Amino acid sequence: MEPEKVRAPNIRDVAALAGVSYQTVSRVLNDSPSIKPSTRQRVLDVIAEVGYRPNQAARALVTSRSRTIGVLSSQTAHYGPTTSVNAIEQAAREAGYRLSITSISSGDYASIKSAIDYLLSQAVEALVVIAPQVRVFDALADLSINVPYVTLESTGRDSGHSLSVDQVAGARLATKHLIDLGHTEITHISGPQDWIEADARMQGFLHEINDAELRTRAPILGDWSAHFGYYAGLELLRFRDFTAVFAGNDQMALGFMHACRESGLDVPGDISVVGFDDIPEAAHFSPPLTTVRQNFAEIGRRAVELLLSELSGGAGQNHDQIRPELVVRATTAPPAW
Amino acid sequence: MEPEKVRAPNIRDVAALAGVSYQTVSRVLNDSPSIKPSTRQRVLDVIAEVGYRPNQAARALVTSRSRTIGVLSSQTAHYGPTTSVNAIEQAAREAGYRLSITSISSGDYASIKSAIDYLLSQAVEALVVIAPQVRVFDALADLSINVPYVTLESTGRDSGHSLSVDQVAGARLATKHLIDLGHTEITHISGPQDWIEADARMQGFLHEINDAELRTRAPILGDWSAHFGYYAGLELLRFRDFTAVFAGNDQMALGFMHACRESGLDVPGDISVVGFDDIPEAAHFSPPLTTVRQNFAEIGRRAVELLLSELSGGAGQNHDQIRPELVVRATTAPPAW
DNA sequence: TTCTTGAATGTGAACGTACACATCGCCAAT
DNA sequence: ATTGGCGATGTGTACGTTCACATTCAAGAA
Repeated sequence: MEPEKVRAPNIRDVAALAGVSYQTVSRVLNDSPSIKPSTRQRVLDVIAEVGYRPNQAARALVTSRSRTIGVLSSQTAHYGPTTSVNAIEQAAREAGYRLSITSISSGDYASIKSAIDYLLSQAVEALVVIAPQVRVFDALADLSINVPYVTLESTGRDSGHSLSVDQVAGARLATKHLIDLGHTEITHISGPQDWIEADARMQGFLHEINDAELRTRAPILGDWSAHFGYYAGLELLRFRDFTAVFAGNDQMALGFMHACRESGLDVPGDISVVGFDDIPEAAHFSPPLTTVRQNFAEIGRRAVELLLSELSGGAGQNHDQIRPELVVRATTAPPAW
Repeated sequence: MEPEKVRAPNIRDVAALAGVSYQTVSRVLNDSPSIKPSTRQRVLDVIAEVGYRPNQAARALVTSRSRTIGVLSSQTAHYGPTTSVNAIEQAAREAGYRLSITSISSGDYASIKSAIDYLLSQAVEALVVIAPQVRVFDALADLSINVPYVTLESTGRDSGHSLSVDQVAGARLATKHLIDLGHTEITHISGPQDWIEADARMQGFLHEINDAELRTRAPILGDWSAHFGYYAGLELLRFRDFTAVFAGNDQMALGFMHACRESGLDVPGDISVVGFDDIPEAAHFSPPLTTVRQNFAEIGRRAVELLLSELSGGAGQNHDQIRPELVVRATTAPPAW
């Protein structure tokens, strides 16, 4: 008298109860046209009654279609990636697809390969990679990926699979804004060197500085966090050989402004600050932050759109970069001297 | 001469190339003990050579184990849920599990049911629900879920499946801090009414107010955003019948402080503010925000731990709530009068 | 009537894997 | 020489579904 673990009902159970063949049930499940309405209803009733749920594994096995898009992300709670993932999820869901998400903690080759292997072994039909570290991107090229894929936030590394807001243009926008205000001594607090986006922003910054025939100190390499911005600011302000700062993201800008405040410096009176991303909180910083807005949701949507069109045999020519937008608020002003 | 879509290699292809039976390959894949090292190596070599990847669908079909944990989340880019999901992902990965994530945009019964159905049809072995709206929780009770599951951020709705930081205690901590400083007129800006956590925080606030025999106006119902905090603040400050504000989260606190600044009010000189969550940015707000820290990562880890122990037949008695912690920074001070 | 047609339904595979159960050597003990 | 045992490997089958093809049946055309 053991408890006898009840097996979940399968298509044959349903068929037997409805008095039809399993194939008929399959047809009902797949909305086949030639099914008598009364039969369909009977099957549907039985399905509801016994709580039958089609087994995706079996379905995927025979069709080799999983209706799943794989997402590989680096493990972060950052606003940008998170927003993109949400947009991807929604766009995918609307197209009848779901997401299988896995992330990598370290950026080493083995863990990237293992993550990709996992996703592909899930028979995902397409892949979105939101892992903007250089190493990830390189590893990707090594692996033979036989499904459509797109990498997000990988400006400039376009091998026909990249989709991103133009980081270089964004950085130039921010830098030019400061230059136009009259600043000549501008410092850049960058993101981590191995992040593609961080590098692109730095390049944009340096290009713009160069075009204006200005000079700048070597950018500080940060880690995107407000904490870093704060401590870097404390350090930087001991010398104060600049009148403006372009931070690689809004969080570092926030931390930097905190350091300014503590050093008795006024933003934008003494120092101008520009961020990057335009997180929702940026408008409420003290003072509200001038920053570069990128539309993360749009990126996510476009990624799915691109992938889906490739899946249905389309060319998938959609690689134009999305333009970022400068949002001028209250942290920038002409230099004091 | 059509391009002839190449089929991915399967276990039999590998076996043939390695000169062994498919079962031997299977044994290599599953780390079976009795395999001659030389054979194992030969198989491994072939696997690497042809780029063989085990088909998860087939594997799941025959074992009825997917090694996947399903995650149902409401679509948000909030710091808390995101952090928890990351922790879940990591803990799951370390235990050899992966995540299948789906989210619900609207909170209606049909979309919840569809999301759950999807996850269960993926044969997920366990379920984590991070959808703190009341409706989701109710819908869950209706559905027959035959796998271990746990709901996060659902204080007080414990039906043996809930895991959360004690929101009531957190809110009391925040409120008591303000009362201890001498404030008697405290206003609460709450999260959306149908969020379980928002309600719990409000209850904690009201209990503490009551215990101190104070009075308070009806809490404002917000939407968690800094924008809301700002506009609510503008409105609230027209009357200024309070000396302290307890905001339902850090973002609303930030927005409120923005409104204070614009109204020429000093925080904490004129008005004290306490937030909730302790997002990483809170320490760098202007001034740094006094808030209640909850350990979202811990929640995620514990969820996986709980689920895994249930899966391996354990009792899974792990429902003690996690204590939140008050972090006093610079937005609170005794009332001016 | 008989044949044709098409709608509605049924039957036999196949997908790729793991489990249960053989089978095959080979060595040590008898 | 025979037996027993065990390490190493092979064979049959099942998992739940869909696809390709077959069959049934009723209605209309000849």
